[in-house]
Amino acid sequence: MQKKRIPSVSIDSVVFGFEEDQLKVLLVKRNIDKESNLWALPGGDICYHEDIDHAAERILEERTGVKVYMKQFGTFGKVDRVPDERYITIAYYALVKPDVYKLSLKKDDCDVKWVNVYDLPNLLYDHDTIILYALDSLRRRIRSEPVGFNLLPHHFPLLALQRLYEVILDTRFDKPNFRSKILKMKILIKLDEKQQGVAYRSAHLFKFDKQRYDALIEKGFNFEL
Amino acid sequence: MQKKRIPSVSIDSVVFGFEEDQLKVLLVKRNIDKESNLWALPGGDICYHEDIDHAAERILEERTGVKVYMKQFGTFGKVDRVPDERYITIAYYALVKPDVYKLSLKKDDCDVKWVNVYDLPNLLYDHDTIILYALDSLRRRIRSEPVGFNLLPHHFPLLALQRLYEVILDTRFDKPNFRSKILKMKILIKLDEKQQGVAYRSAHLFKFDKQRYDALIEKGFNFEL
DNA sequence: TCAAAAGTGTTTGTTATACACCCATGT
DNA sequence: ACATGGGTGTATAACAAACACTTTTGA
Repeated sequence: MQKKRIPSVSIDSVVFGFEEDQLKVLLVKRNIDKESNLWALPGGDICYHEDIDHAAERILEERTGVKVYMKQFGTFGKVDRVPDERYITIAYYALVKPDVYKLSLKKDDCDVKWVNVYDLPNLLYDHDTIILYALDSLRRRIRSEPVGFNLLPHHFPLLALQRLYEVILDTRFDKPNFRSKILKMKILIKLDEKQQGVAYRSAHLFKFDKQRYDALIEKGFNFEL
Repeated sequence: MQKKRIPSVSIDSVVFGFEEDQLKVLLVKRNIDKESNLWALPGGDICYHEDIDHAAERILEERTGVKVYMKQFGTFGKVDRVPDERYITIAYYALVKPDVYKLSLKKDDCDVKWVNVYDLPNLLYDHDTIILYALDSLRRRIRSEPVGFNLLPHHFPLLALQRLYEVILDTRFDKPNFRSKILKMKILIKLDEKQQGVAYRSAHLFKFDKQRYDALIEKGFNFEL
């Protein structure tokens, strides 16, 4: 049974993943869009009796089977963005951890792939514009809020965090400086655990301390990178 | 003749103005909403053959007769935000200069007033939430982009700029430090003109130099306050 | 002459930046 | 031994914060 949908409005999601020091985006090819055969963002419609945030999570969960960090960042409504139809789309970006990364092929009625955000193929409609806008939004947010951890495993070495910020912000950081800056914030917990199977000195693993962070925010602390 | 509208979707605008060292928001009382009699944000529907950004400008222009700086900042779509109906609204904030401020009563089929953003009355639907969200968005943007000038006259004294930032960011700045910081950016032009009719030493007036700013941006300059 | 804001300069402490350097590990 | 990243320390420059002070103007 198909539930009633809101007409003329859709949701599209830019799903970001971090793998091999690259920022990647999840693309799909729906069997429905046979004509175009272009890669597209995962998306869907909104039910009449569901909040839009819930719709965004549902659509992504139907495809990947998991719940992830999601953020609405813009709504796109140029008249000609979808040929021969009037469609407004509300866009979200999602940040997924590497363990989720692999689960992205749940349903087999569609093709799925991850691509480097800096090397996109031709995309359906205005989906390239939407991705660039998502990247811009993510860049703004990641510098003032600790959302980057949503792209890393729960336990990670400091250099992974640095590489993540470097690839998203498209810049380089000095290792000692980055290290001391992030550690001075006191929002990371150093674990006993260490890296395994690396061909060099293994690094300590850290995890993000959300409780500590929330407490610091109360006191007026400001995350800034 | 009424043009065809997109169903279930509306646009609402948070119009910010700066007057008497206060950040104010434009509220209206539409005759249509007789039942509720609550103050509300100015808003309207989207035509089938018009971009949403255009719709936002049109709706505001119909009411105030002017074009202003507008920025889309979020879309609100909780199921119960409008009783007995399903309505998603795309929200914009607008920044208007004081000369426009007075023109806000163009049409007389509605009541209009400016209220302090920090002292809001009871509002229609979720319009209070939308305003708070708009303020948050404005705060983020005004610290990293020179959009604040859209709330000031073309020619303004430095202290007006400082007061503007203080009231929006809800903080205080040290006058000499604020002054030197903004002047070091080299994005203001000092005019020969001076303040008039003040009961104290008149200040030099400045204007924002958009050309200079764009050129600096090219070179990697970053506005930050 | 006083109040109110304009406008300039200095001092101090904190951060950012750029390095140099040693450590641990697998090949 | 050496390549690779882990991890620490330091010297310098740049900047932020606090504040003292003089100037101008109308009432």
